[in-house]
Amino acid sequence: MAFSLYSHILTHKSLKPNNFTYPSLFKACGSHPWFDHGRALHTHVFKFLEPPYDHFVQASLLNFYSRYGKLSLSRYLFNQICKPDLATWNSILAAYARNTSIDLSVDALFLFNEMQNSLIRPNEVTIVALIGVCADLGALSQGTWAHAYVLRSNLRLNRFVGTALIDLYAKCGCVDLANQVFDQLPHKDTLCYNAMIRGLAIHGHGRKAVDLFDKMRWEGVRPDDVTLVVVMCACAHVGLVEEGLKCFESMKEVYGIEPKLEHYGCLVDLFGRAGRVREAEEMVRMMPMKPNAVLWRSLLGASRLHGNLELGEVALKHLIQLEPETSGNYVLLSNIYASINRWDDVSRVRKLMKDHGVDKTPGCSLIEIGGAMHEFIMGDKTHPHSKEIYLKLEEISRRLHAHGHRPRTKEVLFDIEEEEKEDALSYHSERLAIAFALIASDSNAPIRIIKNLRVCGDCHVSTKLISMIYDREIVVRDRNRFHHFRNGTCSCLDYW
DNA sequence: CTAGGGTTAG
Repeated sequence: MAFSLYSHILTHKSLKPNNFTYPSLFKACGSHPWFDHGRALHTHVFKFLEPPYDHFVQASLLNFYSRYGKLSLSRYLFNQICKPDLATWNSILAAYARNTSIDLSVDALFLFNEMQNSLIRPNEVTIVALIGVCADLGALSQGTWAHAYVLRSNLRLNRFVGTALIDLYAKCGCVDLANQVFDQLPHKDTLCYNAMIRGLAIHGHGRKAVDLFDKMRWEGVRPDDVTLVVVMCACAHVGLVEEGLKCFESMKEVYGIEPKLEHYGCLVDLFGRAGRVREAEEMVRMMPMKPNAVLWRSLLGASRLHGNLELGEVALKHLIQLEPETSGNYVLLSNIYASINRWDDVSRVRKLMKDHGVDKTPGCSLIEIGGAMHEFIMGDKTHPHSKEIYLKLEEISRRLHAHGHRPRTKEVLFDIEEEEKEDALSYHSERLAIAFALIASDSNAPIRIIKNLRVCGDCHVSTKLISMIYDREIVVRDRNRFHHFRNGTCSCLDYW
């Protein structure tokens, strides 16, 4: 291995490594088994190089740690650089972009702001990181600003920037814009297609996704394992079972791609969503690797969708083993019990949660109004316009009621009075965000919301009605996909 | 020209 040769050189006394040896070594240590080597290398840097360290070396060091998820260490090292240059700025921003947490993404935006204050001019690499952060946040106007910056500053709209933009627009609910960028790219590689196919998938355009997959091969762009994942995911979300199966079966022979856990996961989801629960279960038993939490959760989702209790119970049993602290799993099964009035079982699941010390993750919705992001936590009253928002919520509830909507209180986990349950539902974070948007944005532009959890059954029904009553398009990004509410219907066709 | 950059089942 080239690596051991390098370590040999490093330990050789007569060969003193210089600023150019280290970065390539850190890069080589950036994947799986070589974390310890990279750490050892870091110690070498201290021994052999005199501070101040070269930026080239610093950047590669930041990068190395962030690839192993050690963001705070990267940040610590970054803070010690007194005058960061373009490379070090890009490295730290890329480190933040690798992380999807909301708080860290917000930190990244502040960091970018700081970079601009330091008068270092961003290049394509900076913008790619920035766009990635915006995509995670669903910060459409910040992302659009970044796009405009590329055009204004004569940066190249290369395939890196292009892919990031496609992903941004798709994750902000604007598939058409994603498509426009996609069409403008002169040289599209596999990743460009993957991002676009995935974008179509999360918006429920399964047929278009499959067509694009066909076009991709027609254009001679080679599909990879990710392509197959996103195409099968697109099929699963619109019930194109045969198409999805065909993809899976052709993977190995036609494309020479060995199916991984994700592909089996897609297959299970494909069957599960379509109500072919038997086949889904059989697949779990037959597959050559051990099913993980994502896969069991997809089965749990299928059992909710099709009311298959036994399957749900089996799935939760496995989920408790694999991730005992994820509240969503318990809530999902509890809701299935509640929907068929098995209250004893509901309390049993609640007790299970207590035993494992699990609290329900609070729902959180983000919405962008006038270029600023607003965050709402379920039931929170900390927003400066809280008073108006709650007045609006009352109005919404009244109008929903007038349209015959009765809150589906069965899905409320807690053992509380019926009236309080209704409140709990109408204070779900996306409802707060919708109320605020109805007050604060006077245009007819769609209301775009980013949620940390899945939409609950009651919110799904109510939001459909709200879109009709207020004649407003509402676009909600779920934990895994989009819902376009319009005129009382949802683009997911209630199949989520 | 050169470090740093894009997609991934629920």
